[in-house]
Order: sequence, then C-alpha cells, then structure tokens
Amino acid sequence: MTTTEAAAQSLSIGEVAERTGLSVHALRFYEREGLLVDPVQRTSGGRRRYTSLDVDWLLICVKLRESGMPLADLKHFAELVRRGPGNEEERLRLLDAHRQRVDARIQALEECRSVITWKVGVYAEHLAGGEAGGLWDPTA
Amino acid sequence: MTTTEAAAQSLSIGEVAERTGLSVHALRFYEREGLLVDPVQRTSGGRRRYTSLDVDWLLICVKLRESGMPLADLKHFAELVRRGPGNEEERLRLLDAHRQRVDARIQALEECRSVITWKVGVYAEHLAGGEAGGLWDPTA
DNA sequence: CTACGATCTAGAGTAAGGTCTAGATCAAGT
DNA sequence: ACTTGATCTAGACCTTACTCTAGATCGTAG
Repeated sequence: MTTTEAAAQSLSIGEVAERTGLSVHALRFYEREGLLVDPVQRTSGGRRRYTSLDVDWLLICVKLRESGMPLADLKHFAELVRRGPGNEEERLRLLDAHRQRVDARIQALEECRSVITWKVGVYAEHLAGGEAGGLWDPTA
Repeated sequence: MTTTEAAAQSLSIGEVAERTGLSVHALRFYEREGLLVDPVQRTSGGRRRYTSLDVDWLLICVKLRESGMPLADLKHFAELVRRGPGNEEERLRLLDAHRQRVDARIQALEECRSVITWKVGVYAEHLAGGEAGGLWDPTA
C-alpha cells in the first residue's frame, strides 16, 4: 500500500474530482455554495478528506445538474437533507417536480430532433440528385 | 382591415416576437449577430419588416437553439445558406452532427431520469410507512 | 533537508446568451 | 396638433456556473 490507511476511508479532493468528473475548482465552489450536506472533513494540515457518503452525494448532484437542475435547487435539496428527517415530503416534491421538467425536456428534444431529421432529409435528398432551386428557402 | 395592405405581407418586430417566442430584444440581437440569412427589410421610417421567409428561418433557429445548438453554429449555418447553393453537403454535415448531439443528450437525460425516479421511489416508499433511519444517506 | 506536486484561500475573470436602459423617432387614433 | 404605444440605436448590464490566478502551505519521495 503506497497510501496511508486513512486513504482507504477518505479521499483527497483530486481523487474525488476523478471519481465524480467535477473539477477540483468546482468541488471547492460547490462547498462554498452550500451544496454539500455536511462540511467536508479536514486533515490537521487543512486538506479536505471526503468520505464515500460525500462522494455518493456528489454523484447524485452530478446527475441532477446534468439533467438541468439549477444550483439553487440543488442547494435547497441539500438544505432539506441537512435538516434531517421530517421533511421527506418536501424532498419528494422537489425531486418529482424536477423529474417532470426532465420529462418535458426530453419531449421537447424529441420534437426538435424530428424537425432536424426532416431538414437533414431535405438536404440528403437534394444531394442524392435533386435539383430544386430555392434550397436556401428555409421551408425547403 | 385595420392594418395596411403591406401588413398582409410583412410583420413588425413585435408580431414576429409573438409568432416565434423570441423577445424583440432577442430578435435585434440575433440580427446583429448575423444569424439571419439576409438583412431584414425596413420601412421608410426605419422599422423592420419581416417576410414570412424570415419567420420560417427564425422558427428553425428556435428549434435548433432549443435543442442546444450554440449561436456560433447557428451563425455558421446562416452563413452557408447566405452563400447560396453549392455547399449543401456542409449544411448536411452541420445538421447531422447536431442531430447526433441531440440524440446523445436525450440518452443522457433518460439516464438521469432513471436515477431521479429511483430516488423519488425511495422517498415515496419511506413516506408510505417506512422507518429507515439513515434516510439522509444519499444511497438510501 | 530539499524538491515538487497537490492543496489551500480569496477574489478576479470568463463565456454564453441574452436583457435592459436612455433618449429619440415613428405611426396611428382622436 | 397631441398623445400613446411601438420601435429605433448604442451600449451597459445581468445571470449562471464555473474557471483561473496569486501567493502561501502541506506532505511525501529521495
């Protein structure tokens, strides 16, 4: 083992960055913004040590962000969790509302996709031997 | 008819804003940024008059933007169209690359959705009579 | 002990995509 | 003519979400 025993239990900011895909800058930023459930532990020297619970929470954050949840909502969610049991209903509402937004977004993207596909088809057809003059015309 | 005959053929910026969902500010901004295929016509008094082709193009812009195409790409696309026939292959590549990005985005969102759904399920179950103490635990 | 890379803090800077303001002008109803 | 609302330009400003910098410190390999 090249690392200390503690390393088996906790990770440095760089290791967490690797595992979550967030930059070390982003990790510090998230912490400042109050997006973490509890304060990250520190070594005697002041370096952050993340537990695997911290990492799990961050991985959820990543998914929520990736699906478009604003940092403000994520912060709200973190606050609810930080307050402990008793507000599960509100957490549920928050997540469920977000899920609905994700659904709507997927639907919208699928509509866009079909418009784009149609447009792609127009050009493909043209290139496959078409002749239509007014191709610049957005409707063609 | 309360409007002049010309109104049947062209629209004011406000009318275009209504039809496209873009703000009048955004319409002027898009024009400045070179996102339109050709310069918008003006009345003798300097007001913009949009043709239905302008509107059609804007509606496509809206779909491309809505699906996440950056303004820079949209500008590139507008330039290709502005140059006229002869570059259809490049237009096709641009659109098709974008479509692939949209597909990837939809996939990613669907993955996020399932993570969120699982998390929602955890809370719903808990509220429906659960007891698990460590609910704050991100994995629970 | 010395290097050297990783981390630390505070705070400035960046990129994208608009949004808003001020002050002037236009156009239409009365 | 007068009022009112829409539009005009140029340019400043805004929000979100980071990203980067400077200058200091930590910690580990040699």
